[in-house]
Amino acid sequence: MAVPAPSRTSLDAIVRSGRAVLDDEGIDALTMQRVAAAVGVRAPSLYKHVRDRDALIRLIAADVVRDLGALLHAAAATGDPRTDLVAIAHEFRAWARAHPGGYALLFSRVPDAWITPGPDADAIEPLLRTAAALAGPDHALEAARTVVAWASGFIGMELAGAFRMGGDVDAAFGWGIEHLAAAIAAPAR
Amino acid sequence: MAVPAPSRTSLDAIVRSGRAVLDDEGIDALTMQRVAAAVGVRAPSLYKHVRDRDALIRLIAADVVRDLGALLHAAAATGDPRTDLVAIAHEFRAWARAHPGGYALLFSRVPDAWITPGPDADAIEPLLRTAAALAGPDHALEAARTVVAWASGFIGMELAGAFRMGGDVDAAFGWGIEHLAAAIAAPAR
DNA sequence: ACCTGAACACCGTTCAAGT
DNA sequence: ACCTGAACACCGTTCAAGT
Repeated sequence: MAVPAPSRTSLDAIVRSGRAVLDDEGIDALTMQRVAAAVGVRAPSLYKHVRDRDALIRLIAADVVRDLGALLHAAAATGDPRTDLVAIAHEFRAWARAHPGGYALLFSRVPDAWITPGPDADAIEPLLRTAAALAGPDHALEAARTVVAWASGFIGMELAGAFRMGGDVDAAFGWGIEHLAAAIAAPAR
Repeated sequence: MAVPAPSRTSLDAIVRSGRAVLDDEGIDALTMQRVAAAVGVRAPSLYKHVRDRDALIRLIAADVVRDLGALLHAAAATGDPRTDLVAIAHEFRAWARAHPGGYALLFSRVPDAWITPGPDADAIEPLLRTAAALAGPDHALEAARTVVAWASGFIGMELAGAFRMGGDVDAAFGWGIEHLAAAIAAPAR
């Protein structure tokens, strides 16, 4: 009876529901109507909480980066850079396979949260630290970019079904990260 | 006066126009109406030549793979596997930057033409050959997958604007391919 | 102050009707 | 035998009107 119309939903609920729809049904199913229905409201009401569909996707992406960052921090635990690098890569792949919808957002829209530090954010800090330990401070950025590029390319191809020439995909991932770890720790020749 | 209604367009013209729209204006501009207009016809007429929009995109993707394959074959010319591998990678990146719309199709829809051999197709044959020469026949597939994963990830991130921590992106690409070439030619440790 | 139905501009796709 | 306008089902988004 106090305020005229208390919110029947919230930005938090919208982002959470949107992320669930994305991971369960894919990006094409992430419509304003679908999200609105998931939070018990009509599509136009979402615009009271979010600028437009693109802004909603960015909010979901930031949420995804936050979770992934916490995971990668936890994965780099031993202090041995080579062990940590391999662990980060495997953890990243396992997470991507479990959340393909959210994963696709990481490299299509490139959320600002990738870089902007935050509470437990700065998702790639463990990777930069590990890469610096292996390649030396002068080549930390190149080394980290090489690993991220390889991992994102591998996982992207895997999720797109691009590995159709047979062979053991798990083994190929292991082969790749082992050789990469060795490569960035050594001069080019 | 002979046949009732001779075709005012053709599958070839549709694919060619569609590809031009894709490279010039991006995937979102690749609508049936836009392609129809480019070819001088109304949208419903396209369905006489192509099953639906998805089929048109696949046809464009196959066309893209054919061109790229010819390019990569020409790039692997010296016979020295290490030189050829580096040349293939740089040629691939240059082509991707010139045709970002077509490039995105290579790893999102994964055209069958990637594998299916054809006239001058089998676009990745030069890479497989070079990788086999460097890594040995037992690890040719893993090595080729490692290089493709890295290159596609790097280029994907570059085109998405993901490299925002400074540094020389050209240098990072060169650093990466040199270290990769060394890595796949050596045992993991 | 938030929610809603109605409306608008846009898609992809189908289909009966033209020639 | 191909092309077309009209129609349908769907989007995202805006807005005046409700409470």
